[in-house]
Amino acid sequence: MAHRQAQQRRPSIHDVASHAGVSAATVSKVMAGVTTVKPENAQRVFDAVELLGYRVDPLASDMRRAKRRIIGAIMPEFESEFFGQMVTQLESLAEQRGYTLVAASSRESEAREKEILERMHDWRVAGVVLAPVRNEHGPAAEFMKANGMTGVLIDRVLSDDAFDTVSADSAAASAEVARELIGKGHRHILVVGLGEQAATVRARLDGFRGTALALAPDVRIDVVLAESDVEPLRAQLRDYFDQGEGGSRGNRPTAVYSLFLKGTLVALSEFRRRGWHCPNDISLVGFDDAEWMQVTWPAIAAVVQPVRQIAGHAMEALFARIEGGEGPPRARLEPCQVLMRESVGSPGNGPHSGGGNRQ
Amino acid sequence: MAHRQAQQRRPSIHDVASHAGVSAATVSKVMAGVTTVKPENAQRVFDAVELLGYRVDPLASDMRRAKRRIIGAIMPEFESEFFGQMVTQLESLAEQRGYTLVAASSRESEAREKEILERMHDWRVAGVVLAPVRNEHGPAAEFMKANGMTGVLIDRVLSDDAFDTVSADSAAASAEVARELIGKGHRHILVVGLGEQAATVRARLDGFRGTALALAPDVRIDVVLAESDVEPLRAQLRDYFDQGEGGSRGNRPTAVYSLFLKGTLVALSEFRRRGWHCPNDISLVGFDDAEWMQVTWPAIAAVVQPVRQIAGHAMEALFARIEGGEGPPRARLEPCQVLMRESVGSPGNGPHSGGGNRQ
DNA sequence: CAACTGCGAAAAATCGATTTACTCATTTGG
DNA sequence: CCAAATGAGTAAATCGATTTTTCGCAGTTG
Repeated sequence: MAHRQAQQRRPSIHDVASHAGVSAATVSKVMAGVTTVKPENAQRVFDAVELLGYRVDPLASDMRRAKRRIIGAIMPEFESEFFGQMVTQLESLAEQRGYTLVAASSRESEAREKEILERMHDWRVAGVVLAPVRNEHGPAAEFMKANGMTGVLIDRVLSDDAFDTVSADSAAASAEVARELIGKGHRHILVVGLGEQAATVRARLDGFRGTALALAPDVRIDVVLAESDVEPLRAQLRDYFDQGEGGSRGNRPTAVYSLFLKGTLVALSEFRRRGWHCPNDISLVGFDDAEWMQVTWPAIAAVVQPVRQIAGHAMEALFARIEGGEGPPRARLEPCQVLMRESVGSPGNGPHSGGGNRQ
Repeated sequence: MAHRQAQQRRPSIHDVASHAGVSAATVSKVMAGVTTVKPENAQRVFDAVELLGYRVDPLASDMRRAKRRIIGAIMPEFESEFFGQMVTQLESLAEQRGYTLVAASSRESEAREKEILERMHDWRVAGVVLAPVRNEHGPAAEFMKANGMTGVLIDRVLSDDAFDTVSADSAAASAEVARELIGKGHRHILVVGLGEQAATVRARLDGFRGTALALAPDVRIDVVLAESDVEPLRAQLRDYFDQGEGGSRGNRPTAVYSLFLKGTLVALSEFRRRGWHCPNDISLVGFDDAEWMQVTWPAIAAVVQPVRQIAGHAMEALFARIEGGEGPPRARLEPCQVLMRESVGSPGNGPHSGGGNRQ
């Protein structure tokens, strides 16, 4: 029988102890790297561990501790590159510190968000990284506060009086977008956004409007916002271009700034429907970058969020709190990068070829 | 003091027991829904649970069981829509059965894949859903086999002699793509793919080639494959179009079929570089759909994988095994949907406007 | 030489549940 | 009417570690 039989139950610390001729407590100390063990005994433990293929059971190990080495991560969704990268990063960072990451998707629902949090509280996780659906004032953060959980809020948050927050510097990025668009001569710009209640929407809108108005007081900024769902936004956008403000030919905005990825998709889809091309008929910039944006024609200009920095600082802050760090909560803003690609041009530069509703 | 103090440790089963005036064993039975408890006692337990806000600690609960109510999921990456949706689905299905899903990304590395599996084995997970980096013969599946773990393999697998497998019916979908392209008159087609070792590449390629040759024996099918990394594929594709076979004007393929999402992106990016437009200069179909593909111009034709079906049947098979289901492993193939969009046209229909290397 | 100090390791308690074995009652059967 | 069977519940063992307490023994000190 050359290789070890696998079907039996795994060796426990007691199996190792009896093989090594020491007590379980000694094995535990050796595994934990305590130095007060006689070298000879330590060696015998190592040998037994090797022989039996012993590995500590994290579940049993965590049982006796106050804080368990589990981190919870709650994201609004897993389908986008942004949150996908975020989970990848968080998992990697948790693993580096010997923690296990349990990730769950709230699927853009605050009710589910709270349920997940309750389950994570049941697991007595050491900490939670919460990317709330709306903002820092939801029931989930409330629950964490009420139950004395330690956590960090990321992405759609500004600052909080109970938890550290880490998010992209939406305002600064939006200001730069404004500078770019105004600089290219745009004086009528539509801002579209999804998630009216999201903390960052306000920041992005204000950052954009403030800078745009400062640079060009005569600029006209229209706003189309919708709460969470995509379909209402699609309808609103259609209406906007059909009727009044955005509709009539010469009175149409020359650029669109979308505050969220989904908004960018909706805008593009609406342009398609109308036969408008970027950047000749209209310019487009979106918050949130995606891999496909640089291979399409035109390539879509986008604000790139610093995922690694956000994840890194979130975990840093979280572990500092887990290890007992005191002090008032800190709100961190990470700088974004604005990639101006082909979807942005100067107004009136193109033939305004489309324009009709191609129904 | 209106609301319960939160900073103290959570109530244990013993706290509930003493409040209800029964033993911990009785509480355990009530929580488990055992009927042999006197209704009066059951009620007192319920009241105490309500009063104290007691919830079972899943960690402690799992300790005493042989199989723990944890499912592990290992995906090659989290950044794509496909695996994002997959994790969302798996999490939801696990939760429905009262299990917790622990997801980890192998980041396209077989070494990491095995490390993750070792850690999941440490957790003594009840089962694993593994989407291997290459195919069913990697070290990860080997490890699962050697340690008697129960699991299901999905996506980049065909069939296995130890585990159930669930994947998209790549061959059938590729055959349909072939029918469409041949039907539109294409007789020179380039197939590009990433992940030379992936089980599904062979199936997709064979499915495509078989049907194409059957329908049009004179068809010319070129193949450009690269192992895992994107950059080599980009270079190979550039060479292909520069030199020999794909290079000269009249001798260029009229359609490209990409076997993987990344390949579709690389192809698009190469078309960009050369100034070729779809479908006039060249047609494009990709395996794997993405949200952006229907809003770009042209919309990109794609094979849609049935994520929900794959996830659903994978979990079904997994839980059947967890609950002791016997029988030979089963290989399931889920039918895909082929969405022919604007990126596919008939050859020679367009002006072949581009063609130069626009360096 | 008794008392003291300390080191290293073993024994025992603990974490929070589940499960087994066992104890009383109360019923049922012969 | 007594024995066997059933019902309802509890004490204790268990899961696999960690942590605290206790203990034995060697070497110092007064």
